Amino acid sequence: MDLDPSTLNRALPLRDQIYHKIRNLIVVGQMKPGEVINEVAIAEALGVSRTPVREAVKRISDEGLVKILAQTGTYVAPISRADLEEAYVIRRALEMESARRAAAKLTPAASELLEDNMTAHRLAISRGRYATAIQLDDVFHRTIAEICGLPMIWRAVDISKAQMDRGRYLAIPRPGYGEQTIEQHEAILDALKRHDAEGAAQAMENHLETSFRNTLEVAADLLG
Amino acid sequence: MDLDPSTLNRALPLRDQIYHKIRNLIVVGQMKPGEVINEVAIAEALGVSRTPVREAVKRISDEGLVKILAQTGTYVAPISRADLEEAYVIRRALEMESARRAAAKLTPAASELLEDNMTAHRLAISRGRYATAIQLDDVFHRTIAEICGLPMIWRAVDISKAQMDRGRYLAIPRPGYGEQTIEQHEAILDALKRHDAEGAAQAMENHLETSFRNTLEVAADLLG
DNA sequence: TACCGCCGCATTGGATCCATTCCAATTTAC
DNA sequence: GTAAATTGGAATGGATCCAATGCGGCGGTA
Repeated sequence: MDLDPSTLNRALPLRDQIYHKIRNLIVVGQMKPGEVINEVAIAEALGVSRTPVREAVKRISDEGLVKILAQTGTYVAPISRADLEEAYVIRRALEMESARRAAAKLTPAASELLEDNMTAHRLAISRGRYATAIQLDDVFHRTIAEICGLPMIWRAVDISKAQMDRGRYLAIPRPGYGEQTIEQHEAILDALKRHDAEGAAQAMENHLETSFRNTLEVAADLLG
Repeated sequence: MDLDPSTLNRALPLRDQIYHKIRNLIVVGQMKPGEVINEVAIAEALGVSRTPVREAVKRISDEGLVKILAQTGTYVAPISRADLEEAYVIRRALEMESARRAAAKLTPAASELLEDNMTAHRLAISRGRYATAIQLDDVFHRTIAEICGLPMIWRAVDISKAQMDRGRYLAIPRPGYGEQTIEQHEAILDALKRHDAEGAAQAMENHLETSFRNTLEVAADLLG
């Protein structure tokens, strides 16, 4: 995911493609907090005009990942402890609700999707592929949101999650954290299979709290 | 809130002002579902160029209130039952969490704010001022979100709430609904004063469910 | 009379140009 | 030597112009 012109499909709206590109660069830490975002430079690198870049950056700004200062400059937003906590609270509330609904609606096909995800996740952890593991963790949560049949809920979670993900990508996780994630995903899936809504919600809460605490630890030094 | 050029402050970003204007027109039902949104016409009416109007409409589109079809037109989104239900689920999850936190953090000053709001709310209901009552209901909820000290949570609620508000503004409420709202707000405030987090959350859930059911009833005929 | 195809108009998407304003560096005055 | 003022560069905000495309109307033909 680079700023390479050849990755753009001119038949699709450029602003959406550029939005995903830049947002991803920020979330995975390739653009760091405080770094300058120059619309003209990005436009030139991508071989497009400022217009789609502007609209993409504006949208990312609406989500709180960049700060636009008129007539001054645009910067990647700092990672603040307050933002992290708020994102966690929102995400927890929404994903606990997702888990409850998914427990009621879990189908064999969806169950299999989650099983396959966990198989891949275990492999990634055992091989030490942390970036892949984060992506698979992401897919696990998104799959649950899709099972519960509320597409907007995942968009809301995704926006909150971005803050936490920035912290995660910036540091190697604690030893054993990957295995712990697997165990907690298993607990969630078990509850879902039992159609135990409250159990799934509790397992989800437990998992998210662990994830949040870990993020705070590994990101402690770069909190502004 | 009209499309009057004199209401614009040229020193502030136009796109934000225009965003609030258009969004409000849609939420209060002055622009109805399916209605055409012509960027050029709005720009001319406001005495500005298409650029800030475009960015405002794009943002409203990201929130799901309008549908942009390339090379065809832009339309106010229909009110669908699925969207309403999803908005309700998200709002309920977030506002129950707001209520829990507010119960722990309620100060005398904040309590007074809520009391004053309810006094004004009672007056509006007794005088039959429904639009005012809706706005005061809105302030009550926003105040609770502010008490709990998580600014982003209200933004997320506000986006979800917009769908429900569209239904509310389009119809006269059932007789007695206003009084019921007052009673439920009292129940929420009582729990907050007792610092009873779970009680406040339950009272909030009860209130939101009533509001949701009422919205479904009055908006039943205009659901696409 | 009905259906198929072509052409023009309206609308959004993108590119480019101009205006405004903030920041920083340099210069000048004390 | 220091501090303040001024000036120039650079960035975003806004305006205007061009391109692409979907839709509707019109006409011709079967």
